[in-house]
Amino acid sequence: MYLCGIIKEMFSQSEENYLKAIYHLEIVSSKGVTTNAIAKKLETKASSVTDMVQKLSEKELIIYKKYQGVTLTVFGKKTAANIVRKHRLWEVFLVEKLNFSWDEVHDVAEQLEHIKSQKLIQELDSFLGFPTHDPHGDPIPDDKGNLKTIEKSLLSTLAKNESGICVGVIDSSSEFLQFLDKKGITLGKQITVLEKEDFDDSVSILINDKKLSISQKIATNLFVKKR
Amino acid sequence: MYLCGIIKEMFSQSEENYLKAIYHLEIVSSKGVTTNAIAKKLETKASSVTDMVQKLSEKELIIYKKYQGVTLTVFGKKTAANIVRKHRLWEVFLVEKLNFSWDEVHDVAEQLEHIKSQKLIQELDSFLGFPTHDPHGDPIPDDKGNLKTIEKSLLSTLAKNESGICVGVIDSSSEFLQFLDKKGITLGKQITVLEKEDFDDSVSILINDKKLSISQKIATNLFVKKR
DNA sequence: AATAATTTTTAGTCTTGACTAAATATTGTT
DNA sequence: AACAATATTTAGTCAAGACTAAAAATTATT
Ligand SMILES: [Mn+2]
Ligand SMILES: [Mn+2]
Ligand SMILES: [Mn+2]
Ligand SMILES: [Mn+2]
Repeated sequence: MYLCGIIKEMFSQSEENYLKAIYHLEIVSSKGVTTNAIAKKLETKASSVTDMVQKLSEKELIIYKKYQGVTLTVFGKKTAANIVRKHRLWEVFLVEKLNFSWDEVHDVAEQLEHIKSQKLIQELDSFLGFPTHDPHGDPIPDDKGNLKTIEKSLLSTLAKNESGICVGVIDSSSEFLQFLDKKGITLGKQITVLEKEDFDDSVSILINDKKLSISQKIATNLFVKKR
Repeated sequence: MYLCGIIKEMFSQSEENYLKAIYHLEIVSSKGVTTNAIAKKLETKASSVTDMVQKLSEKELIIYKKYQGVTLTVFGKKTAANIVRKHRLWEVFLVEKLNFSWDEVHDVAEQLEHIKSQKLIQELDSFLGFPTHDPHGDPIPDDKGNLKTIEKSLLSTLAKNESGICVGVIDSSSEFLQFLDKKGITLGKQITVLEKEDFDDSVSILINDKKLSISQKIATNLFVKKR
């Protein structure tokens, strides 16, 4: 009894989750992505990763040599980017059309990203007005898998009296996002650095015409676009 | 009092597909649903059905006694209705918002119906304006699992000179639906029976101000609301 | 360079959900 | 009632994808 015998290349939900994890890890690591890194990201065991990595390698989605970590092939990268594309488009849908807040979308998008339908994703993109970024400020890959990366800087890198527009987050856990909401920090807001404290790396900022003290942890998880 | 009503139980995609199949079969059969009937509907083997049916019985979703067929429990029926609800709401979404035609929605809805999120389905319902029927004229269960069934009759049961509004189909395969499209037969259209042929049970109808000859097969797969 | 610590892989097991083939129960027909 | 046909269940396999424990390779430390 097989479901989904329709589309050309079909990967399981599990395979897709691995691909996506490797894709994200590759962006930051720039070297081969290690077994342990994948295991940590997916909250699974290293031995399970080894199994899956061998399978993905068979399918020519990744390059894998024992003990050497993995790299996405062009095909694998394109496939992964498409999953990320779907994830982020669905996040936009949930926020823009279904009144979800930015801290509620992740788990649902994690499921929706695996729906197989070329037409669905094309039409969704069009329905949403071809958005370029998701609710967390992350760029949405185009239908060829290309990412248009904008220059953005961590808030912690701004100097005193510099200012920028809030354009993204690193940590998109609902705890962090709700914390930002509570502080009135949302995408699009202007932030000006009033003071930088050396002893704890906290930052004093101006936002919403109010002065706010921001811990180092927050400042290193918030992206701004300098101006 | 235990947590039964409180904890949201989660079922696998496969379990949900079985539940839905049994739900649909129960509507027409009114007796216990047989192993073979389920196997046929899901295009699987009877032995696989027996396995799953034993599991669903363990979970108190169905009543099962060996060789006796199965019946949904109240809990099982509610669960199944909720899956049907999601399926049909997604079908409406695809047609109303994403330019799908009624013959293209089924496979995608088959996947979307398994997405787990209470909020998602509530918001979707509201976003769609609380639709009562899906694109094939099938009623959408409410959030308690209740079906509001309207009276409708097969086109084949209309007498000469009777007329009705086209409100649904039995067969919703894309072949049949595309055939209806080609003939200009869509939901909401008025149909008047001009002539009934005894020798082949075909029907001559008036639709879109044009006379059309309809085979018996079509006439027994089209629902109309008499007027 | 040798040893210790860490990472990664292998071997073996488990669960889910499918399958085939064989056994058993039910139903239909003479 | 006996037998044949059909339906259903059981027993035994298999693949995917997880796990644990143990082995092997790599990396770090003395
Ligand atoms: Mn996912
Ligand atoms: Mn996001
Ligand atoms: Mn389904
Ligand atoms: Mn439908």
